[in-house]
Amino acid sequence: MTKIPVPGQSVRGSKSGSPIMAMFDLLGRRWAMGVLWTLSEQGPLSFRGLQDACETISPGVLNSRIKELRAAGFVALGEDGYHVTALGSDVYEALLPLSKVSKVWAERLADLEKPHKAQTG
Amino acid sequence: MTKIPVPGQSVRGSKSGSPIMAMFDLLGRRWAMGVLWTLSEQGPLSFRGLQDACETISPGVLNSRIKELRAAGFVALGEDGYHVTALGSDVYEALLPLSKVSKVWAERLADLEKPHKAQTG
DNA sequence: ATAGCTCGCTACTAAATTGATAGCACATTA
DNA sequence: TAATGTGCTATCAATTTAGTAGCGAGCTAT
Repeated sequence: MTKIPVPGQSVRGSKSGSPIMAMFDLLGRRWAMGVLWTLSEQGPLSFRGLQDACETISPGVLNSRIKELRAAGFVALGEDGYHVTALGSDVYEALLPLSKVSKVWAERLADLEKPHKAQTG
Repeated sequence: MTKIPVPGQSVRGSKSGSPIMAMFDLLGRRWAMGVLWTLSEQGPLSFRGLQDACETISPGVLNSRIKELRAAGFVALGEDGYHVTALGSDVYEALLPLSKVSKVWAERLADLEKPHKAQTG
């Protein structure tokens, strides 16, 4: 299996394994944030339920991301399926500002697209 | 070149292109957050300066990430090199809580490693 | 003007990751 | 017994990333 980034050990962007770079290494993989987000908002979910909720994720990738998120302690498997841990919930909440910015971003792009004539400066 | 995710268009995790999923698609690529982070903290930087600051990124990947971040409007190239835009700075600030959590995460892991005898619980 | 520097960036190949699909072993239910 | 649902694994193609070399332009010193 692929190496799971851990703070304190060499990760992408930091040989000394700075926490934020380890976090980026972990979350900067396809679907990682999407899985955590989806599970936080819609969990607990079964493997297949999570797969469906993600719309287009393949089981192999989902399995990899789950393993990594579990190893990191962000996600756990309980009686009623996968769910985020307390720490995982903290990560989710840390992503909320990003959601806010993403909306600003979307609006800005929409503004650039709509008025093909003039522009507010 | 690889497709650049845009809110409103089909992206990983959302066929309708929800802003947060578009953001995850954009930032959930190898080095994307690391590049934005490094540039925010140490910028403006030249291409090679940014490459050095990232420690181990290859020019091909850096070039891809820069293209994507520029297309998204998070990064721009000025007289004195690459720098984050106002929007890019917003994204950076939205990542700050993640940095905080990453430290908690690192501490938790350190606590689990250190005491090989007993454990508080 | 020719050598040496840095600049942004491209080309090329190999390795790793991701995507897509099929299906396994187990448990539950009917 | 058969059908369904569970968490996954296997396989293979497609895409992405890594690693390294180097281009063409510009600037500087000789």
